Amino acid sequence: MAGLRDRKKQQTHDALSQAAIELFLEHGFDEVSVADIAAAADVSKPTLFKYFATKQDLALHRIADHAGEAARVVTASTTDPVEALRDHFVDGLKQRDPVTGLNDNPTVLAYYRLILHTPALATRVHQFVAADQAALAEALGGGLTNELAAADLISTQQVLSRRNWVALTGGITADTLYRTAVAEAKQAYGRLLRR
Amino acid sequence: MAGLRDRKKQQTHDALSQAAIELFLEHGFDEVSVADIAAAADVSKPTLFKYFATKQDLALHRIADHAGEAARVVTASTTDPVEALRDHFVDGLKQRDPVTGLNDNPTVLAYYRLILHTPALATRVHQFVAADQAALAEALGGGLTNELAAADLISTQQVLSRRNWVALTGGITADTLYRTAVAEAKQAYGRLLRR
DNA sequence: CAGAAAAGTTAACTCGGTTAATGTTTTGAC
DNA sequence: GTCAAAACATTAACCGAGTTAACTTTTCTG
Repeated sequence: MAGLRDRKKQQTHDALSQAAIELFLEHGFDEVSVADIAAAADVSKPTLFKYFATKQDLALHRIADHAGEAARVVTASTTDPVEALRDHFVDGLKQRDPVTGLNDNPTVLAYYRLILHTPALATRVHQFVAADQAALAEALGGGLTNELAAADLISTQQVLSRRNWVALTGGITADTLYRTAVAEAKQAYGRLLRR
Repeated sequence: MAGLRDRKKQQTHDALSQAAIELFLEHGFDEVSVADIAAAADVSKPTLFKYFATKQDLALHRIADHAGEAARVVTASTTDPVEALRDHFVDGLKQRDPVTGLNDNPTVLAYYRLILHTPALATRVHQFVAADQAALAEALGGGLTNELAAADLISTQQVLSRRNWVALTGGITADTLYRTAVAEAKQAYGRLLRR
């Protein structure tokens, strides 16, 4: 069932991903070539590109896997979409989910720093966000109102998590920031509720 | 004053831009190489890159020149920022300003189509939009509330113009769509006003 | 175990973008 | 007008991302 073939594929995939992120964190995205990564994972360059379509994907596939989450949260819930997303975000804060920006693990911070300081990566993340927004608009039913609502919801989440990350890089601990982060989230989603 | 040197530079710049857009519209962005453009403008490849930092900029420098408009509109106005931007957008609709999406000139439509159908270009446009949003947040005074407001305002404009463009590509004329476009704009900005 | 199918390798290529060495023009001072 | 110094262009070579083709190895199937 889980044949040797599939296991090896998984192994190669993981070896590439791990080698890439390690090298990126140590030397920076632009200073590492895909040839370096392929060599570190003992694989040829064409093989690398069979596993990851672009160099960016080597750094971002974990984020890419979260695609469509907002739409999923909304369709899975029976309550008001705004409340559902607010609760989901607040819950993410409690769990210190990296996507909320409220995680001060050094590796996580370094990873975010890598993404935000590398234009090529920031850009690609934005593509995922845009796709998320389109999916959310669709999940809400489409039309002008829902497109606007989706845009509001996604950018609210973006602003909140970016603020958290900025505060953490300022030296505050996640535990210290937690209460403020929850308050800001409730305020931000609150203004979308009364509308 | 306007020395020969500067005049020649302007000429080369225009020749490159024109050749590029012509070729892109005819063959598509990915099917035209920068070498083709350089050849069409009778210039070497390194020279081309002294005038335009990237291939994308050859297609987008006209849009890039509009950067920071939202922030400028707000700082130039004495009234409420939301009203100022709404009025500016509605005025753009009346003028059939391409940035509102309400312009059915075939070349303009083709140009938009080129941008939206070319991931590399769409992505770069989004970078401009994001910068616009940051500048607007700054112009509004910064802080959570203003960051959220800026995000709302920018995405409102994005949603509105995209809807207009979609309608136009469906075959409607700009003149026919005009009334609806104004109504949608007033509705969309309206929900940001009453708070 | 035989052989089809999947995956990997090597080598060479395209294209965007850069660099260094080497001319040419334009300019401005005399 | 002459001429040296900027400024700008060209050629040729290079780098790195991503692709392609021909060929070999590994795994699955019967």
